[in-house]
Amino acid sequence: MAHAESDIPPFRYTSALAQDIELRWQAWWEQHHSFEAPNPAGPLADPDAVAGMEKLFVLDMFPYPSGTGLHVGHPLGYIGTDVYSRYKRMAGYNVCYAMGFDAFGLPAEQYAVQTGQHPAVTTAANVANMRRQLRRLGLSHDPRRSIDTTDPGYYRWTQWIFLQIFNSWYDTELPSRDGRGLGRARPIAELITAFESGECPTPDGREWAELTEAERRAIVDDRRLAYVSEAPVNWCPGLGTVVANEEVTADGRSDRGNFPVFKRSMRQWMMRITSYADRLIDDLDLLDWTDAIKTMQRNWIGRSEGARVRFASPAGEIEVFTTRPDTLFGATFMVLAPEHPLVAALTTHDHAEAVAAYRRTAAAKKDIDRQDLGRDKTGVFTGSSAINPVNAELVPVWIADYVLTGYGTGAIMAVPCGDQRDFEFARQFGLAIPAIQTPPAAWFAGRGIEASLDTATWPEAYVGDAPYVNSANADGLDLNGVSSVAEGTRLTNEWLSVRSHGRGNVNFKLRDWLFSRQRYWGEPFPIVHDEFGPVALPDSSLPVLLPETESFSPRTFDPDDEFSNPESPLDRLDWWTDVELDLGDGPRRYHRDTNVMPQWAGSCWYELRYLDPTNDETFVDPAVEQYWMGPKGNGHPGGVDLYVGGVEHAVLHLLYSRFWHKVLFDLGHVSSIEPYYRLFNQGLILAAAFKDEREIYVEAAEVEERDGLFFHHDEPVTREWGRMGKSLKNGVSPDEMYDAYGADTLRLYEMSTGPMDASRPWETRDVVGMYRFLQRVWRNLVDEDSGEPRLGPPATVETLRVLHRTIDGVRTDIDGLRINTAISKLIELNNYLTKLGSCPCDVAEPLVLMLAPLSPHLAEELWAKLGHADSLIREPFPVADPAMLVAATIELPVQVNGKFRSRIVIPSDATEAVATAAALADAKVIKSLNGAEPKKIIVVPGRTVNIVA
RNA sequence: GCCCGAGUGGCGGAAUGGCAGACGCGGAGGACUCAAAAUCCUUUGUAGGGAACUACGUGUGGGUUCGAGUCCCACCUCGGGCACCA
Repeated sequence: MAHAESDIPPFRYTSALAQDIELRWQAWWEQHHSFEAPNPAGPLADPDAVAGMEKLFVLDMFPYPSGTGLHVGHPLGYIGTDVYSRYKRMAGYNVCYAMGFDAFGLPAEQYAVQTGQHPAVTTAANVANMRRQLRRLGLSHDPRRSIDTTDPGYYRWTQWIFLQIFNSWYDTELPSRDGRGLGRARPIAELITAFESGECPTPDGREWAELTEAERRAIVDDRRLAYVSEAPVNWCPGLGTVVANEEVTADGRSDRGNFPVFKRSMRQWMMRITSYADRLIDDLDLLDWTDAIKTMQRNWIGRSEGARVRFASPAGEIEVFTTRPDTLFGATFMVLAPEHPLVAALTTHDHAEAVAAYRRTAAAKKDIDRQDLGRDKTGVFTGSSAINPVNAELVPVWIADYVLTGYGTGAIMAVPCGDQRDFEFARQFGLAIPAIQTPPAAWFAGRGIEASLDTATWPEAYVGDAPYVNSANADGLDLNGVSSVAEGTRLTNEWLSVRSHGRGNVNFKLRDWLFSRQRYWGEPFPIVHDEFGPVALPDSSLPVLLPETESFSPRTFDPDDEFSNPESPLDRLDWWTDVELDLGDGPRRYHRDTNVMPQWAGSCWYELRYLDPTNDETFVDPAVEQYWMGPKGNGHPGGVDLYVGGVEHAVLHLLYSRFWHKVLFDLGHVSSIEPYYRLFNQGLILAAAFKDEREIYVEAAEVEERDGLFFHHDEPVTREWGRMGKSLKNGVSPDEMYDAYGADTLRLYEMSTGPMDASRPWETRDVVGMYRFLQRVWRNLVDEDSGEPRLGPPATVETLRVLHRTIDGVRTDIDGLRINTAISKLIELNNYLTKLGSCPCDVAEPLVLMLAPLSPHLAEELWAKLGHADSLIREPFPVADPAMLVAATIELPVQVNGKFRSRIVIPSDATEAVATAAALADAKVIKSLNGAEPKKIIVVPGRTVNIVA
């Protein structure tokens, strides 16, 4: 062993040397406060330092501090943002770059239940471990700006923002603050004033002064942006808590824990995100996000324009939502969801039994079965009919489970000729299918049938623009001859509105956000209750600290006990829940709200706290927010300059966060309309996972490959690819990589394996490639025996050309976050230098500076060896000399009839005629032409010559 | 079923409509070494040929173009999201 080690030169770039370099520079950066970004105002103010620098706010989606720490899949995005931040610092920017921890949530609570340790203790330990791992990676975060959502100094402001939302209502009439339309949040006090003055009428028209305290409170609470409401929720007895719709899996079980989930109605805190539905859709246009993510958000919000139409029935009016009011004349029956409240009243005696049986069957079905594709339509007739408002015809009312309670009004008008589901339902039950549009000839031709209005010949419904027929009544509505859906809809809506049968209406798929959890490890609500309902605590009482307790887990129940009721851990703490307070009208007794907020709350505004993390006066100083996030003028919404994170947050986090930001904007607390201007979705690092014959995952690290087959302790196993993590037993810790190669190598490897937005498999054996690269760079600049710099004479013009082409390419690549190709270009430059035999003295510094964002520790060490006393983090990034980017001659490929046949070398400023002549004179071209006369010659300057013969 | 992505060597990937496979891994051969590791050099899409070279080649089939991995149409496969959304 000793002998083997002595063979390695003492100053070779080995993992041991890499460790030494990295730890030393990490300590240096910390001591010199290298990454601290000055603020223009507030506690971190340093106005002189801010002056003269452009700002840049770079943000990662912050991690949840799990007990297993980081695996190498986590830092892909972090390394990317670090490279970008370091690069921009070298370009003279003041870069705000920080990292925090999204530390509330169920896993910490459940882990704490298992280990008996308080979640605060385990969370603190996990955060400390992840901080260590991230620091070891050399990320250039401003350490002063780190936040932890479970820190009372942080969640004090989460609670404060909640109170801002609670104390607001949405005025749909007032022009928005950004001038982009109507609607804005206003202080609830202004609504009360409007009620008092009579400017705003009460719901039942009585004078405000005549109302009791209870009535007034109920009216006001009903308008708040955060409100308590009876809501259909997913009760999960196995977790002892309610889970959000978004957290329920397709098979009706909980996302975490995989327990059965039951639909129940319970009183819950809700956030009125639906008030912002229009703005959340419209303002997507202002953002630099990919179309894919924008489309996903639009689909989630699901705006559809149509009409609400009322049909008279024996049980009263039935309201339906339709996107095609223009097809009302074709509505020949109605379908209600089995759970619709009018079903009982509509059902006649002779149909009672069938309806009851159908409702039982539908209720017993899990959502997944109800949504099963391709099954036959089912349904039963209620025995009653309603009246179609446009033609007074009787339409039978059915119930069927393909109509859902949760969307629209839970009732539809069925137009079998114009909607495929209705068409199938009508065929199934022998209901009439009158035609109300004349489909175009091509539609019939495409289906191989004769054009006819006899729908018995149609294989399916016709959907789209086409002239209407049979669509007129004697009461002023006549669509016959109209041929566009838009015009038909407009005319129908107008008629419906005038005759009071309905009105044009926009419907959203988005529902209000269920905001309370019956758990322990979350932010307590800054709310107490008196006999009339919730009462906001004053700002002075914040933070409302999460009370200490031994029993911090929610009470759990038999997972199948649907009718159990949630019991929050806070419910049991009488000493905490029962309080006497003076909230302005003398001391009174109150009961604290025992819910906690969902994990989303802390992540809804963390980017704002990074900006001013130590401010005790306010959640963020307005001047600081304006500096880092303010709009850059003319249609720019403001927000984070670059936000990098996984596509799995495309909808929920990014929607909730935008909603909170918009409320804060409406209330004048922030100057930016949107929180995240540019969003970049990084890919996942996938890792091989192995299952044995019992379909159980085995430790991937223990699997051997033999001849393309895989074995775990000699048992054959099968390979699949998945996210890295505990559940697939395929995690690779960055600590292993630091030991084997060092952080610089890990950084380069993760960046080199592909573009940032692509998912790619982790291959530990490939990591060595980047290690070798750094070793070769080191060897080109440092003598491996003496450790002294080893530089050659000044570069030739040819070498300078290579250098400047590299500089140009690397700049372009990093600007576009194409870090993988930037690395390739640096490897090419280094390989070129290796062939030269030594690195010219005037190439060494630009090379080191270009490496600085990517492998910062190695670059710092080399920079010091080149004789610099200070760090290079603020050295200007090299700039390419345009004169060096053009060569005297260029090599041009020549095609004959589109096939590449030869290459010619001509002056780079050669005219087309010169290029043509050179191409025609080329021996291989002459051979390929074989005597044929060129018919046409295409010269693409600098690219190619193509001779068509 | 709908929406959004993506299909390129043994593997990860590169390529403003202009020489497909940069760069890295892996493989093969060589140098150094008693030997091995490490390091360095050469080579490596497939088929044929000693070689020059020739043919083929970016999921499939068409199309546009002087020229297509790249643009258009249809289809197939994989990944992600949504889902009887009226």
